[in-house]
Amino acid sequence: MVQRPSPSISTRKQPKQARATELVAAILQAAAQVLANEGAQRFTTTRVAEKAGVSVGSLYQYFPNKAALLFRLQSDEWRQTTDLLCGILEDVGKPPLERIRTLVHAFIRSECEEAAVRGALNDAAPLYRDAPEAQEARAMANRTVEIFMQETLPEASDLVRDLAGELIIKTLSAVGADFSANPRTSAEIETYSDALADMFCAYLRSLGHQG
Amino acid sequence: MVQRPSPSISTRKQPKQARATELVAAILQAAAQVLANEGAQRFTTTRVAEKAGVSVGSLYQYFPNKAALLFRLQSDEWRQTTDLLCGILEDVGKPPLERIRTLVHAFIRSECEEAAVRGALNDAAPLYRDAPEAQEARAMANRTVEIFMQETLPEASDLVRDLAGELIIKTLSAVGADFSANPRTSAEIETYSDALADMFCAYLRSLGHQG
DNA sequence: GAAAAATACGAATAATCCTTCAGGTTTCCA
DNA sequence: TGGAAACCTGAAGGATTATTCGTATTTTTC
Repeated sequence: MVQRPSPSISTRKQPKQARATELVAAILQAAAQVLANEGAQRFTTTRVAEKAGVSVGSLYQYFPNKAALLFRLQSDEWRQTTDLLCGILEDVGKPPLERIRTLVHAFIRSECEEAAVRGALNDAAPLYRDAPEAQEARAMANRTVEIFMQETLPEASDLVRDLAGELIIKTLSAVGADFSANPRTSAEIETYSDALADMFCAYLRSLGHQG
Repeated sequence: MVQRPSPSISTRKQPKQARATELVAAILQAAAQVLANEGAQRFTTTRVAEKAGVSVGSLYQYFPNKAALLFRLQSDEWRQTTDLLCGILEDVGKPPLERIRTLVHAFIRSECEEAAVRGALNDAAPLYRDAPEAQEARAMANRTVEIFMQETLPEASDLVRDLAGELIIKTLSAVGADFSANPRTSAEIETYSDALADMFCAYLRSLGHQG
């Protein structure tokens, strides 16, 4: 029922000279900083431009609107996270349950490191869930997870396997976001990651025995 | 690092006449509707007053600011959720793992029913995580969970038990929020709830065996 | 039934914020 | 070297919004 404004993500112009490329980089870096240090509420185009040391007009030469800027930050995060996830799950040198444990630790650590930006993005961004960039990232992750699950639960039915994979990924991402909302010590991160990995492993083992 | 404005939740005035009480009720109902139907972005005091059929000035006689209105909605939700959770976990007539399953189903169903308001609240609200109302709700839930976990894992160490309880609750709430972000059919809800309950039960059993 | 208290109203205020555009500066290329 | 293309600037426009406050209306009290 919610009427969200259509994203209008189209990029306005591509930088062709070196200074323009640097300017875009400066804007993106400043945007992440403003988001992390000042929060979603105070994330304004003027403030971002100021922090980047450029004028607002320059910002609007490469980003058609504020939403596009936020979306760009979001997309970069997606790619990064997807790469992390796939890289670990595809490492066939280690047994599946060990890979899961590694994944959980890496993911939670990463979430905690970038908690400020991620949290503010969630606050500020209209949900870009349906954007093509999101679908692509999700599709790639899904394929990787599917393959991993076939390796882990070879005897289970497709239905059970897919559901389990989906549940684990969703849990990891949701719990990671929630957990990283508060600042955490290294010890807390390790303890919590281990518990989460324990839960996933117990679940996968229980499915393996009966299925 | 994020500077959030102090909530200033103090209520401005208590209604003493019947019409004022009804007015407050109308405002709260309208606020929930606006939040659900129009989204966090379009949640404005003027719109809420309009929908409630009263003037903005009247709204400001009972809520000192917009944040107070949002906070009231949030608080009401917290109480409701806490009651639901405690009621199920304290039912000593059924075995623990069955109670967990019931809890998961009830919780996910409830999340899906009120997804619109909850989601928009999350978008719109500065995090009232530290407000006394939140602490109270969390404390009550924590006590109930602690007791439940002592019953479920009597032989485990306090450390393991507390961590497991915390993880399960956090997972339930985080995954519930994420899952209910998209509209779901009854069948999906049942399937997903069962899978989540399976995971919790497998985890608890694994802790019971070794601990 | 009249004064007092409570309640309701809504135009006006003040503060932001997104975005544009006309005009100046730098870089490229022939 | 000179013109064209790319680039940069930042004040101003246009729109939205939270909140106030003087006034009008209703309810209570005596």
